[in-house]
Amino acid sequence: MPRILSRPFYARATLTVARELLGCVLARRVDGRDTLRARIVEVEAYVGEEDKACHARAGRTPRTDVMYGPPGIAYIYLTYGMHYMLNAVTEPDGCPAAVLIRAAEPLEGIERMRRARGTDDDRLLAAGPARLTQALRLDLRQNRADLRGPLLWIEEGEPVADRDVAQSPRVGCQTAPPPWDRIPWRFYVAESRFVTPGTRGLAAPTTGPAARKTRGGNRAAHRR
DNA sequence: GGATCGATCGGCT
DNA sequence: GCCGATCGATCCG
Repeated sequence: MPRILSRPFYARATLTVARELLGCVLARRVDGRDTLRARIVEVEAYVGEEDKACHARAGRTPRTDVMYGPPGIAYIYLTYGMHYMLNAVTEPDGCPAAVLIRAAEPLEGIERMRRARGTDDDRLLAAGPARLTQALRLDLRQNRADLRGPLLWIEEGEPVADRDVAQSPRVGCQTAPPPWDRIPWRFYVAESRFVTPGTRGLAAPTTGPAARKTRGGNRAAHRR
């Protein structure tokens, strides 16, 4: 039996939780019988009111209230009037922070995910935060759900080695004031083909002439 | 492969 | 009123 991540796992520093969530298995029970499972390959950390890209920058409001509560709870919100995003609340009770689950590799219940997404391209079933919630049939009704089940949970997985993890600035945060627009708090499995398409070029924020070559090289280097 | 654009609405200024 | 922690279609090269 796979072990379900416990509350203390989420109660730690958000960057640590984000990094360690890579390789873990996101699971979802639908229609009271079917189980959907997918391996997490891309996440982002959002940490506190100081983090000007984090929703908690506006303080405690009806929407962000859940981030101020106990860890190990789902924070799901609607964005662009049509897309849902899944986060795992982190840090001890009272600290507003969360990890956005951005992409995953489908493992089980793939046929149901195809139906939910309306596509047969398995690579795109959960490659992006909104695609992921659509594949797993998540919406506002699962906001504040306990991540230890029974509707939604995350299992321990095969750990991802440091050499296989890449970092980059967070996607879609370009309008946040510095340094929050560039801080490399996105973590992903470098060689996975299930990360959000078109976000690989964002690679580590190294600067200078040498970094330029690396950037183009990263894309061709990892293929599968 | 890359750039641009419209969809669509709750939450916050 | 404004604007997103986005996606997919479409156009171009």
